Amino acid sequence: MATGRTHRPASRSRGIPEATVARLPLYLRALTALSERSVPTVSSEELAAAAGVNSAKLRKDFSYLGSYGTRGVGYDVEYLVYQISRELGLTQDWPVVIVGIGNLGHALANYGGFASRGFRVAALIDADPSATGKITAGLPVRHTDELETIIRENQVSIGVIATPAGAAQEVCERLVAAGVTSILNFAPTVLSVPDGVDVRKVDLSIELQILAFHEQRKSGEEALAAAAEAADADGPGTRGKPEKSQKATPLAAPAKAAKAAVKAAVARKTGRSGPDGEVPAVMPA
Amino acid sequence: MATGRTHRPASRSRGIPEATVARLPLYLRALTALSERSVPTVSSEELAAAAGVNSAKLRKDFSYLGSYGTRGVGYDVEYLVYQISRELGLTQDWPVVIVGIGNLGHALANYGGFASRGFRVAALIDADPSATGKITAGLPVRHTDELETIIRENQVSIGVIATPAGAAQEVCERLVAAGVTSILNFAPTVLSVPDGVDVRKVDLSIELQILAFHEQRKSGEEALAAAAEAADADGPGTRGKPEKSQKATPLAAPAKAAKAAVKAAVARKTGRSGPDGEVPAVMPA
DNA sequence: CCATCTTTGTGCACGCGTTCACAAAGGCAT
DNA sequence: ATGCCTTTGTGAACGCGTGCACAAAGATGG
Repeated sequence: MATGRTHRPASRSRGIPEATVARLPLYLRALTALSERSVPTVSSEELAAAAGVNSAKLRKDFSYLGSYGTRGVGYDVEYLVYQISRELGLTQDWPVVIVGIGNLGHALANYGGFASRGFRVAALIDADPSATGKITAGLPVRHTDELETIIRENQVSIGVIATPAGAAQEVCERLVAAGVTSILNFAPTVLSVPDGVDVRKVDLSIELQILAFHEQRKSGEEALAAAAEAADADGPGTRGKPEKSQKATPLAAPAKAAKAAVKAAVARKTGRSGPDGEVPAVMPA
Repeated sequence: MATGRTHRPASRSRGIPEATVARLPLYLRALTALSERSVPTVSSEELAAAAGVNSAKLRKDFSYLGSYGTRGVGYDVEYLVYQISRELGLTQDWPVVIVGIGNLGHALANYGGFASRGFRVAALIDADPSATGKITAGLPVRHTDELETIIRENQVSIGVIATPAGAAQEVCERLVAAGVTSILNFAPTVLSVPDGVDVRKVDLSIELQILAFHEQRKSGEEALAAAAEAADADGPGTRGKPEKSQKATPLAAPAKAAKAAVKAAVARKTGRSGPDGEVPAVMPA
């Protein structure tokens, strides 16, 4: 799962919890696989295993959709595929545009999973004039100038942003102004949008950082803690949360000094981390 | 945030909530941007706005890390960058391997955001012999046979899987067997891993489906509901949840018939949805 | 040194999501 | 038909995450 989410204010639409909606595609994929193997029915236990979730959770999720399923037997695969598809809105065709045909945009344009789920790439759009006209994934790359026209003519309501971060907000605004109300953002920026517009964000860099966090935990923190100890005056074990007991003791001054010391040390080796804020996750710098 | 997550059992590591960990990279990015503009300090309000979150949430998140920040002033940007980096484990270098150099793998290999965050691509690996040796993003593509050697020699503990779904589980097992304990999975499959191994999943298709769900809600469900009404015997308004009052009335038979009818209708138009289970999210079919 | 003003850090309450555990429901065999 | 066995659907309890609101802390100006 791509990660961070910047979607709607956590309100549930028509009784279906957001968390459940996020899992429906998972179930749908597992069911599709079963369908291809011509499996007629499946129990909550089996399907849950295939989708990688708890069976109780799965049953509760389905209960929000209605009472599909037969006690003592399980769920009819084809029937469930249809119901979930309908609930997700995949029974209709969704034209989408991809803006920013760099390395990632190129990969997205070639992604085969679109069509099979009711998504259709209406157009590829890029700001670079030299890229315009190039056939990519069977479609000519159009110039940004045509953005509004393309959106309106194709009734596009879903846009994918794969531009550098610097261009993302502007592209976003133009998309919204032209009528797009759902945006999938690959640029490493926080997009601000008016109410009524959904934004979901995918950021590889964030996923990797979360993995690194857990990895650090697993590989024993000792070595690193020891190394950091020299610079960090807080001491290694105390860091969890400042002791409640350090009331108003004259600890303020030393703590301040420690911060300053670390700051200085940090300043010395700053310059390593280049600006990565300008390229979307999964694009060459 | 992209989505579905299949990570650890929701237990918090050493007191830092998982939700907080997931936001730290967000703060870090915002802080890095401020740092580049040489902004010395920032208030929780400003930083929260830049990161796209609530200021109370941000302060609470930081409180798990310790008492950095000065009341009446705000947070020292450089100092906070260092603290968060350290907490996330980004002060050390993480060698990663990318397995599956298709369209997506190629894009990932060229991603510039790796190095700036302490990640280093140790090797690119692909199963296709004809791809082996090709220089991609400055690195030669190695054959899958060398996987174990590469992992061990480079002490790789983080692996990225960008292969077709069919190969993902096997690759995963080989990675784990060779010593990898964190996996970022782009293949549309549920990976089963032993305890102690973290898996995070990024799936574009799922993100789009979630957007489609909300989009369907926004664009009024009426038309679609009316269309489905013909086939769905439940009736349009009743679907929220089966009425409690339909106790043991002879409604079972009609309901069953309705399901069968829909099933037949579904069967008729099945064949549209191609198998998408074989390619990772963001790869050409 | 004191008053004032800003901003942090957090106690508390609320709501969503998860999980357990079980009664109800249906199939199937006798 | 009747009883047994399997599996669903859900009521209820619990725990995590979020947001409010405020007291404590510190800076700043007089």
